[in-house]
Amino acid sequence: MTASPAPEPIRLRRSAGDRRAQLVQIGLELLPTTPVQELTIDEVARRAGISRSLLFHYFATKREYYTAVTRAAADLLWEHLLPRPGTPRDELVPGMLDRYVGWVETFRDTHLAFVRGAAGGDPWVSEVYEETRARLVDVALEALDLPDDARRRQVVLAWFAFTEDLVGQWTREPTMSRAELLTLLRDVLDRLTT
Amino acid sequence: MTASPAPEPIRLRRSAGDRRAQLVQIGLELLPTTPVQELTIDEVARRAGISRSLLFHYFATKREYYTAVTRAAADLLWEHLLPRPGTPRDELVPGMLDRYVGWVETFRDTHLAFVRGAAGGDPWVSEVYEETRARLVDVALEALDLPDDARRRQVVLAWFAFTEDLVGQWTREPTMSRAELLTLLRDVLDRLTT
DNA sequence: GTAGCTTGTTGAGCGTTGCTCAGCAAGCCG
DNA sequence: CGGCTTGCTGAGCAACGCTCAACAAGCTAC
Repeated sequence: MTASPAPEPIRLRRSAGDRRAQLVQIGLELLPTTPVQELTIDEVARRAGISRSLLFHYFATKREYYTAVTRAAADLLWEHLLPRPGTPRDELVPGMLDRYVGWVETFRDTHLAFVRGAAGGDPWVSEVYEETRARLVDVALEALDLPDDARRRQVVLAWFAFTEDLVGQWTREPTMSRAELLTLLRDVLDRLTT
Repeated sequence: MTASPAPEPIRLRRSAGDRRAQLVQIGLELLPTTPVQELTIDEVARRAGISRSLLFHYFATKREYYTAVTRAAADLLWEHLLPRPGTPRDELVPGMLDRYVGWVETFRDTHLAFVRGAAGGDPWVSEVYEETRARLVDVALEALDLPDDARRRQVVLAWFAFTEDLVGQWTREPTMSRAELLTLLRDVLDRLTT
């Protein structure tokens, strides 16, 4: 009975770059349903149609893998928030804020998973998150034409936490109009930085 | 060579309540060094001088265990923050804020571990955290004599996030005096609630 | 075409960890 | 002393992260 060989998908040999990208992509897709650190190698390998061992060929350790996934998520956010060059100065921050709210509205689960994983224990993941926050402070202070001292940075970072929390809650239960939300956030930032 | 029996600590039989309390206490002690979810049953059992199996006698699952640990941490914070009865109304919030900063100053690592574990993925742990935040909003709104509507609750919760983040950063690198910090936090809350 | 090299890929297997289960034994009561 | 409750243990299973030796796909050289 060797008649009909099982219709297995033809084994595909991919380039290193392709495979890596595919694995990270799978991680991103799994992100909204599973905390990053709880991704199992088995599950990811199964979805990619490869053996567990191969994943360890590309990522020496599980942590290295989900750090890469987190970094990919951070990069997506970063690219979406960055203002297009040529934007007038006083539109920079409002624009980023508006795009941030849009991002959370669209990718709520993924974004929450990103933030949670980042805030959660793992130092490697936190580092990616902190790095992104730091870059955002750079852009914000530059856009607002404010001097860059330690105290102001702390306050702006804390305002990020405020924004993240409020926008997160607001997408779950909108207690005000979108415009009101944006204005409120904007006002708080103004008060804090002047 | 059965001469000198090893000086094992005499096996001790404890009451159910004692044992439970001891295990939670060990969890609290481990909290600052290890994210809650990464506590290993082996380690906890070893420290308690009991077998792995016994831990599962008291906590059906690992998650149940570290949720209990988290709840214990939350209760400690809660008791420390609660104002003593008889405090004049306009001292309530400033007092809680002052005690909160003191708490973070004293138990920085444990508190950060608590917040991180809480913000991080696990729904059971998050629930404990959210519950505590909700109770704190109740107290704050009551103390400030403000009506309790959904929008205000969201803003106050977001202000918690702001406070948590800023105080956390400040204990790491004090960019202003303690008094300035308290005034800043107080002012932001005032602006947000009026 | 085939020999040989590079490198994507796999299967078997090891150690740790969460969790189960049958049964031992400490202390109390009759 | 016999029996009961219940704190407690050891052996062992399944899942998961990770290792390692070896296979095989696809390219180049002759």
